[in-house]
Amino acid sequence: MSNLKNVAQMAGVSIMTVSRVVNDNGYVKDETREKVKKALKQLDYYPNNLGRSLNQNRVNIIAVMAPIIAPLESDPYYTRLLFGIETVLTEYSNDILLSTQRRRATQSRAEYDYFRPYLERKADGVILMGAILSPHDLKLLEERKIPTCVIGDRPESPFIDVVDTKNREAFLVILEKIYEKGHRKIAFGGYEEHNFNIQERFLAYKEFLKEKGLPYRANWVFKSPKMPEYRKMLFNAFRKLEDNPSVLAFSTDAYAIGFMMDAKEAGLQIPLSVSVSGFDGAPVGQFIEPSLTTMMQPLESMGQKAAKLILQRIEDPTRSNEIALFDVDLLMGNSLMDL
Amino acid sequence: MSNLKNVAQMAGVSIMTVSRVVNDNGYVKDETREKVKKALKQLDYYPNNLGRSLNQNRVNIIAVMAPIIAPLESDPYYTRLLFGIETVLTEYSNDILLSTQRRRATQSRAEYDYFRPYLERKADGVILMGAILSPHDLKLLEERKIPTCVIGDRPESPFIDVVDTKNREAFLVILEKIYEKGHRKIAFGGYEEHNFNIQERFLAYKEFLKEKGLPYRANWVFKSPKMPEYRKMLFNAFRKLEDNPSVLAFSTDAYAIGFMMDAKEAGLQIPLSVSVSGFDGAPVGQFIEPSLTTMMQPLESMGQKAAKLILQRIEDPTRSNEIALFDVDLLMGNSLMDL
DNA sequence: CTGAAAGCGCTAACAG
DNA sequence: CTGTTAGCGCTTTCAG
Repeated sequence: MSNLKNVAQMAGVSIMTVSRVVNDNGYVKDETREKVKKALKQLDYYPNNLGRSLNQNRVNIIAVMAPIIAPLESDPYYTRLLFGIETVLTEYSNDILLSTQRRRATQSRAEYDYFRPYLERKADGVILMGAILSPHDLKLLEERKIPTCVIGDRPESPFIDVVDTKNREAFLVILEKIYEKGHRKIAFGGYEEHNFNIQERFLAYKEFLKEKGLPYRANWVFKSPKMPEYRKMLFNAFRKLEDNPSVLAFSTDAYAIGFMMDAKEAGLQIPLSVSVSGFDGAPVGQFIEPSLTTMMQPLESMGQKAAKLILQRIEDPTRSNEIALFDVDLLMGNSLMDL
Repeated sequence: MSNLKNVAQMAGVSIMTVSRVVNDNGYVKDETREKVKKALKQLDYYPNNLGRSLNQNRVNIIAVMAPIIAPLESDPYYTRLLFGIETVLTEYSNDILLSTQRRRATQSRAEYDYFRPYLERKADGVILMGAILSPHDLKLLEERKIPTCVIGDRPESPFIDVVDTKNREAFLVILEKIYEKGHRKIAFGGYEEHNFNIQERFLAYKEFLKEKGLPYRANWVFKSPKMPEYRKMLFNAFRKLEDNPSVLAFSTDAYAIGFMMDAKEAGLQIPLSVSVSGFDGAPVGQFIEPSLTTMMQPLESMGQKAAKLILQRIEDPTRSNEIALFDVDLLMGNSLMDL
């Protein structure tokens, strides 16, 4: 592997001159530059990032943390975000270190895991997808001024940039559409306690019921303790009901589609027996029969925004934070019936 | 950010002693060790990989190259591989640098792009998914002994480890099933010239026809110049046929599903009008109606194997290469009809 | 316009 | 058992 020294020797100059040519800064005589360029080419020189990074304290790598990679498979939520992130980072010559929070359980310093790539200087900043930050995480992040951007949660910290969806507004939109179609017995599916997005959607649901003068019924709120392992529990709870809702408004497409598959297996017709709506805009929703009525999140744009924010924050770790909230479009499918 | 020096000062020892404690090698008196550990904790020390890497020439990062990230979305082929890769790399404390070959077009040193992360010392080795290596790439890789593992292609080099599917055997299996169902007019869909896997499947198709004494018909081989943009061309070519096949055996699920969507839009019933089979085992194939008959690739295991191979090769860049070929299972759906 | 010196954080090799 | 020295490849700073 050739380095500055080799090139410098071959060109008969000092390593500083070569460095200047490589980075195209400082003054170098044209003649010298040509000599150096020739040597660079001949030795097929590639700058070694390690040396550079060590004294610039910048590695040009951004860590992207996903809960685990498995869900990428059935639910491309993270993948689509990643695609947006990648577009922008590539443009600015940064690479992606894709990581999961899996080690958390096995390491002694449990809480630090979100930031491990940064702390080890493998990354200049962190984009967190689907993370739940503990107070301890927040403290660490603020103390060390770790450049952080969170997608899909709203941590309370003046140093964290946030990219998220206008959950409340969007969920009201789809509920309004459901109402418009004549539905009055509206259930909520896919409740989760610790997921900020789902909580917001759930609040919108309750708000909507109140606004329309519809009763809130606790047994019309369906959760599954752990997706996808216990998915069937949700369906079973639904089947046990005596007074059935006419529509299930799910918190995410993943829940909606899971329910539809269970229903199909059980011989329950959708939307004839019960209508269904989702939230996310996963492509698979348009493949299935009936196609899913859902809210389409602009995940690519959201990923792009996150990448831009993290790069800005790395430039200036103390600038005040930005909270970028995105609009969501209604995507009509056949899973929602006129009553 | 604390470093060895800080810790050493606080503990009243030399940085070497601290280094020994951190890496748990060499002899350190218990008493001293305790002192150091206390200081480490108090300063919340994290080893800086840059310093370490610079003199060990090892960064504990593996680059994973995908063609682009976009296809991850509709076709989780790469995502599932990635999941397998991640499992193993995490186990061995390596991180993933996820990259695309996109820069290739925009850089002057076009051919080097697969290896850029390695050449810049951002990674210790490279796993290539969906890559097509030019002779120039091969030369570079051999000269520089770049640890490389290729998934889904069979480059001719004694230094490259390969993970792939037994395409021929697998495609014969699905063709045999098609034959068993009574089909004799069998077409091949989703032909691509430069894709090794598809070529192998296509060869198996021709071999099968010959073996069964069925005629090969060039207009029963359908390709689409560029997926997904020109997907419709494939469907249109099919519609224009006078003598229709009874079944389309597609080279990949992506092609099969694309065709099925076009068919649905055009009001063509599947499998009534024509049966369809795929290859890959994409989850979405089981969501759609009719569900897709296909071959299930063990992508997770393949990813795991690739990760193990690359780690081994980094240990010993000159060891002879391994070609790991995986079996594929038949997955019966409703897209294939009895005749 | 070019070069010499120092140092980023760490570890290998050697000395005590 | 512990410390000193040198150096990984690069850039920043300062001197010429």
